[in-house]
Formats: sequence, C-alpha cells, structure tokens
Amino acid sequence: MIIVITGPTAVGKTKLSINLAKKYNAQIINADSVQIYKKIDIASAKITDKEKENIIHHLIDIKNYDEDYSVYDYQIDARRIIDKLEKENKNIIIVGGTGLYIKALLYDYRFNKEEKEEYTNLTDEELYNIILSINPNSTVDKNNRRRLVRELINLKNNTENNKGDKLLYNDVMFIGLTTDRKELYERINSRVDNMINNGLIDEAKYFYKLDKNAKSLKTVIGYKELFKYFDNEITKQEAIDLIKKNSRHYAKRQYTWFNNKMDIKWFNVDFSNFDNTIKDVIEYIDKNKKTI
RNA sequence: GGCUCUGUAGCUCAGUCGGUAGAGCAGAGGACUGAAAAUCCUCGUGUCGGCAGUUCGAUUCUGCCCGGAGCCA
Repeated sequence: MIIVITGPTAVGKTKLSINLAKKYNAQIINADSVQIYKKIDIASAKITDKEKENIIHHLIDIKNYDEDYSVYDYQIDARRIIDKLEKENKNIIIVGGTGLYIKALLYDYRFNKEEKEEYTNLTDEELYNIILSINPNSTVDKNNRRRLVRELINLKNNTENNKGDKLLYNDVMFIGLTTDRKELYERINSRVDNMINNGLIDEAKYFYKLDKNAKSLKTVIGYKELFKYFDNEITKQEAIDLIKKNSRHYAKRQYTWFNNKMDIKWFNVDFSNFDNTIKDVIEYIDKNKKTI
C-alpha cells in the first residue's frame, strides 16, 4: 500500500506521517524538493532525528547545496525505492508538498536523457519564434523563459511530453491535509516567527557565506529574503514580512496544483486535537486500502 | 480660538480644468513534464467623510458640520 500525504505548507503533514508509519509499519519517502538538501533544516521545517521516532526516511538529506537535483532525478530515485520496498512487501508513505514530484513519481511522466542548454544569447521573443518555426501549433507561454527553453530543448531532441495521467502503482491513496485560508495564513505567519526565533537567520547566514548564488539556495523561501537583508537591500523586518508573504503565495500555488492536477481526499485538520484528524485518516485508509 | 493641509478600493495614495474614478501593496483565480519553495498569466464599484447650495449634471466648485495632521496664539 502507498499512502501519499500532501497539502500546503504548515498543516501537519510530518506529524501525520509519523503516526501513520507507526500504525502501518511503513517507511517514509520524502516528497519535498527542498528537504532533499542537507542542512536546509529550519527553512524547510525538516523533521528532526528525534521526531522521526526511528521510522526510516528516504530522500531526505541526500544532496549538498552545490549539487543540482530535479524531478528527473527524483523520479528515478523514488521509483527505485518504491520498487525495493514493494518487493519486501513494505507499506510506503510519501510525504511532501511538491506536487510535481509526486505526480512525476506515481504517474507515467516520461523524461529523456538530454543535454542541458540555456540559450542565454537569445531573447524570449527569438526563442518563441524559433519554436513556432519548428512547431507552429506550440502553446508555450511566450513570457515564460523557463518554459521556452524547455520547449526548444524538447523540440531539438524530438521528444514530446506524454499525457502522464496514468497511475503506475496499485493501491495508492492520496490524502490531503487542509484548513480554511485564514487559519492557514495565521499558522504560516506564526511558523515563520518561530523559525526566526529558532535560528533561521544563522542558518541563512551560513549558506549566504558559502555561496549566495547557488541554485539550490536562492529559491528557498526563508533564504532568498534574508539574503536581501544581508545585502542591505531591505531591513530585517521587511525580510520577515516577505518570507511570510512568499510562504502564503506558495501555499496558494500548491492548492492550485493539488486541486487541478491530482485527485486528493481532503481532510480538514483539527488543530485543537490532532488525534481526531489522525483517527479520521486511519478510518479512511482502512476502508479503502486494497492490500495488507 | 485663528490659519494651513487633509479625509477616494482592506492598506498607501493618484486623479477628474464639473460628465460618478485608477495604480501599487494586500487578496483571489489559473497555467504547469528536468531550478516546481521555481517560472508565468488573469482579476480593482468603491455611499470618492456627512449635509446643503450653485449647476442640466458635483467625488471635483462654494458653505456649514464631523474626523485626522501641522503651524500660530
């Protein structure tokens, strides 16, 4: 059985995952694109060794900040782990908020080996025109450089995206934790304050000194804002407010993905008594599981 | 008490030489196949502080009133 636990940031996914892992004797596979990296701990609200309660966690802390990692790698790594665990008849819990990673892992997303290319010498418009000359029916977003570059690479490699809507594994349950928007935003705001009080600034400073332009670091919410503060572009308070805002926006984007790309069974979290939430989820799993 | 400025979208403000108004932020919705905590797109009707006057017509001009800021006494 594979249980996917997802949802926006700050709703209690980690806590639920440990409870379910104990209940179903499962191992956990991380599905958070930032927790892949070592030492990005506070910023990513990574589970601590103590909180793991001896549950085996995969794909956490497997890369250094100066190493690249992408969906492509994740798909390979995570599928390998699933295959191994399924052979051993183990239950699997996938936890994380990176929707694309989950989708690419469990559905038939196909990536091909390829050369990297940035096309730095071409403008967006030039890229767009080249794409149209090769494929007049292209629907790429002409303002989105990342997509333009991607599209052109695909065209040059003659690879087309498959539909990717076929689930590759049996007995998978998608569980989402949610709460109303106002409550979520309040939790996000206070979580950011906690991070600040628990050493986020030191953690960011550590990486800032190492390499503030590292690809893996400069996109992390909590670092990118503090880096601006270290560069004296904004005040500390402005940085904190920015972190909160970006976290809120991030949560909103997560919802857009989950609501439109995946079929998820949502549970409203009872924050006053989380055990109720755990009970509801277990009830649902026991009713819908096909194996074990 | 007198003088000056000010009251417009949740917030900060712009604007209408009189024809009922628009930006930024906040917020909302969406896209998404190799940085996805990324990247990108779309969305702004609100007694224009209140009452009266002038006017075909006032948020815009005038008067009074009620808030706010400053200066002088």
